[in-house]
Amino acid sequence: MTVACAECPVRDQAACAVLSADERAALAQAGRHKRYDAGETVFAAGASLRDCATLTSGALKVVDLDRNGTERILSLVHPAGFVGEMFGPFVHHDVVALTESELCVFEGAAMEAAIERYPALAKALLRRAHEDLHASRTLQVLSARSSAEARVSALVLAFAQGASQSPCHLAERFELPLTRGEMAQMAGLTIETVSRQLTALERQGAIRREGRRGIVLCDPALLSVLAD
Amino acid sequence: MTVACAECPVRDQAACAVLSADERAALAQAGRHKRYDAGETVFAAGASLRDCATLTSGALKVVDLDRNGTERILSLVHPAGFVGEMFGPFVHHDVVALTESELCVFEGAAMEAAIERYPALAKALLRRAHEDLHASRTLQVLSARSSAEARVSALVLAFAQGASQSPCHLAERFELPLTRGEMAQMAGLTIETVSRQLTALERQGAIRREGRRGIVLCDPALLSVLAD
DNA sequence: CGACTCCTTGAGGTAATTCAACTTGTGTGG
DNA sequence: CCACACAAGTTGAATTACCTCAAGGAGTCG
Repeated sequence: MTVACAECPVRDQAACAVLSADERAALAQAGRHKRYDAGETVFAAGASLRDCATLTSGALKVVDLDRNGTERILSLVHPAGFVGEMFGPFVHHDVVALTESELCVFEGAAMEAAIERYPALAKALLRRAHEDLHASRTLQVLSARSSAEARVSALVLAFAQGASQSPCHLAERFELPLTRGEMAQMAGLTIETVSRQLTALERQGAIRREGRRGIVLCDPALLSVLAD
Repeated sequence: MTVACAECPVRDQAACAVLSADERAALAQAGRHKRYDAGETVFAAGASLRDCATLTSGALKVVDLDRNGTERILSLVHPAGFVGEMFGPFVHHDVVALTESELCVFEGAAMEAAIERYPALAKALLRRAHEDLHASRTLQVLSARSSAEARVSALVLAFAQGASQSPCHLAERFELPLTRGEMAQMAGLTIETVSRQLTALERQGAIRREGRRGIVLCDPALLSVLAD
């Protein structure tokens, strides 16, 4: 299925938004719209394909699987995000749909050509790559030096931020987008530790849990301090 | 001091190598050659400057300083590497010279203009950004789920790879580029743990230490297993 | 030689993991 | 509609890996 940019929910936020209508139409020729169910693999590690894609709706995770089969979440991708390892000889990490997701997929070669033709697109992708790099480093900082309490607090804060519309505002009531196990994989902890830390945060009055996934931010300031 | 590409030791590896002689000469107008002593800060976190640079000789580290003053190394930069946070409103992480280093520095605005003018340069930078992202994720994987033994083993392997000329070959005898403290900062461990793990690796016959920094790879295969 | 930094080694404490049991929620089929 | 199975989450007890604190060794500079 080809791409219909006019109906694209992220047409103003995605990297291709920097293109003129004509340019975008030309690029759209090379794009395919695809739908994935929750849990489906979008790009598989080891493959030599160099496709890339913009996420138009849903959510993805980028994961690393080591020899023991332990899975580690390296990155979460939200709508308008861009995924794909266009330059390497093969794909290093799996990309998996967390929820039902829709993507606008481009072949690596086509996207490379587009990059050379449209400097603004290249710049937009470069900016996005730098943002991804920063996000990755933020996780890296989180994952290594801090206590379990700090890691879980930071994760909750990050989700609160992601759940609100504006990037610098916190949703005070939201659903955790991940299971305990997935949170554990992101933070480099075990399921049990994540669970314990959440109950600890609740006991301290920083949050309240509503059901399995629901979170109410009672004391964001306290959470920030704990996330230190 | 302006840039003299003809004498640049990384003129064939750096991002600007993709440019033609004329194009490079034009870009060079905007560049300044700078020298830094070991320990000097190249870019300081918090600054709003958006400069970027290619490292021509020496070595840099990208570090995160948290409120407690604990330093964490996020990335090492080798010659031909590119550093700089061109897109954010302010710089997030310090860039510090590990050894005496020489850089080719560009103002953010000038580099942005160059990106728009030379698509090949944009593509080269994008490729580099993806490589940086991959390196960051590799460290992330290393830092979070693994044992101290695995982290130190992986670090030693990474240095062995970096010390050899070709990227897919291991130097069997090399000097560690970092102090124990810096290795600890990279791996999210303490100095003492790094030291203990190195002696443990030596006892297992994986490596031999020669002086403070010298390493001989006795059993790279064993090291790879331990790094798992 | 002394002062300094970098590194090593040991002993003890602690936070997170591991192992295990139990609860809760959800969907399926009789 | 209830019974059952299954997945997700919680909680407890014991273990372990790493950290902290402390002392000492090795190389370097004045």
